[in-house]
Amino acid sequence: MSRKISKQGLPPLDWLKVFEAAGRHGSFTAAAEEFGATQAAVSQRIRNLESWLGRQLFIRSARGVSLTVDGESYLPLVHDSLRALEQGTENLFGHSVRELRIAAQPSHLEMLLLPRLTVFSESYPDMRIVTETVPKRQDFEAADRALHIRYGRGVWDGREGVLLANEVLQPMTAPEHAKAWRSLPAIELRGERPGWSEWARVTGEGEPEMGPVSVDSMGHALRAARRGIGVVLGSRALASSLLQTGQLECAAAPELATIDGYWMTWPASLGKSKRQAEVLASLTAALQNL
Amino acid sequence: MSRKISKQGLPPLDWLKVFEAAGRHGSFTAAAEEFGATQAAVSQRIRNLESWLGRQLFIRSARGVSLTVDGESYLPLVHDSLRALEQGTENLFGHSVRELRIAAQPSHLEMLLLPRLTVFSESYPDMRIVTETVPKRQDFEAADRALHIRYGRGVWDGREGVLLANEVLQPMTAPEHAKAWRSLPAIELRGERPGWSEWARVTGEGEPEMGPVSVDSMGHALRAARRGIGVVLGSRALASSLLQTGQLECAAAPELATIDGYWMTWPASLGKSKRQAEVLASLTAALQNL
DNA sequence: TTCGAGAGTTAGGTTTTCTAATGTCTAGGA
DNA sequence: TCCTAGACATTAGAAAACCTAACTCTCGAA
Repeated sequence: MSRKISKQGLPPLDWLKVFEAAGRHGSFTAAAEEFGATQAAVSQRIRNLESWLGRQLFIRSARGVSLTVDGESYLPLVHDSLRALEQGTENLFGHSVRELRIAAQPSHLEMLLLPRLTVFSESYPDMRIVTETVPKRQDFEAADRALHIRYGRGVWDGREGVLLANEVLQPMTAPEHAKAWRSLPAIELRGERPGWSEWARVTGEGEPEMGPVSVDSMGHALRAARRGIGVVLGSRALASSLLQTGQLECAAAPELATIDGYWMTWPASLGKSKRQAEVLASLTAALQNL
Repeated sequence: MSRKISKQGLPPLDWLKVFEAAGRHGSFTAAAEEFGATQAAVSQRIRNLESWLGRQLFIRSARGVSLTVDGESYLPLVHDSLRALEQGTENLFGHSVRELRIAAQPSHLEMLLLPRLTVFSESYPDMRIVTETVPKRQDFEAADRALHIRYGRGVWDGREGVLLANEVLQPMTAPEHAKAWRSLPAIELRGERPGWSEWARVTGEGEPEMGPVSVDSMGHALRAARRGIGVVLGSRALASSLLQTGQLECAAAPELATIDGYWMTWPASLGKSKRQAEVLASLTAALQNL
């Protein structure tokens, strides 16, 4: 039985895409490359189309293919129609199609997302990334159509998501102080993460002496440590680019693993189409590469 | 992974067909009917499209659907593009697509094909049937792109085909003479079919007395018998419509089955697409209904 | 309150499509 | 002439996409 949905008087339209590309290139192989598929796939679809139309569209030779008279007549029509559709679709929906809105706390955007975005952008060069900073937790709800990157223990409400990395805390300092980190004052970090006393309790280490600095954001804490202000119980995930570039260094001290982590979530409606699923997968891969 | 062949910037075009129909009807159910598919299929394809575009195209309510602003904007573009493609395709290839050329001997066309064509035409109302009479055997070769209906023992050269009916011969007369057929003169039929003597030999019956009439075509022979000129060793297949309408009647006499038969054949290139395969199947079904 | 029409959802079977491997053909060079 | 490289065809089998059947949900009318 044939594919069920096929308008009377029109061949399956996806065959026409292949015809258009093959006609344009004068080569099945080149058309296949344009689609990232094999030459066999193109060959079969062209054959299907010719068979449906009842006419040859290409003349095959050992050196390549050329259009028959019928093919020559058909190509402009197909080309123009597809281009009109493409243009119109782009005008109406281009933004939604090629734009990815990402909401996160400013420091997460800066320390998790931005350093790894180039990897993603290489795969999807014409995809715009639009960030939306989320000062407070509850502001995530207002951005419910965007991707979220946030710290926590699991997936939220009606959204799907993946764990990018678990939170692992370890004392970190500027490189020049890494050896003698015990002599540095500890920087206090207020918030939902375990602090120095929890670290000391779990690892059995002695609690370092607290310094005068207390911040409420891991981003600030890490930057403070980089300047030599003290030792911070830093997040491996958030610090990873600072660590990789040598601006920060882990002290030779035990780490504290937590059950919390950094999650990327999206509305369940996203990711239903394969294209979006691929985009999400690519972004996930980039971000998990800590 | 998504379907491999999908032009950048364009969703799978077959989704657009469904969108166009659903938008035109304002109803998924109606669109489904137009395609001969289920409402679920339409629903899923629309959802895919919306997901690909990243926008809602329809507003769903319990009573039906209506287009969103985005949908309203998109519909004319899609409608016009598809229509242009449809029109252009029809202009260029309409004949090949909706025309079936059938070559056969005149009497086969008349007695096998025409009586059963209505059955086929009901399924494919806008398909033109173009017959080509073939006076001599070798003329089939000239019509090698057409369907052939011919008498013989199997499939020919590079063609595919099906057996429509085996040849079965039986004495036939006009209805008023059926009882007393032995008293009628036999009509001689020259050609490749077994004759009266073969019939007598195989069935063990006595050979009827030969009359003065000798013809070289089963069509002529049957018509002669219908006029009461004599008894003919008639082909069940070719006579079937005459028998059904009571213009001819089988005598109460044994039949002679042969290994020959009526075949429909087509170039192997036909029937490769599902559409053509369906057309062929439908025609075969009509013609086998003897 | 019940009913019916229309749409959503899901699981699972079918059909279509794609790929990998292999075959065929031709042109051009050794 | 023989060989090779490049382009397309063909095939079976795997993978993806698709469709249907069966069910649910919701709304508005009787």
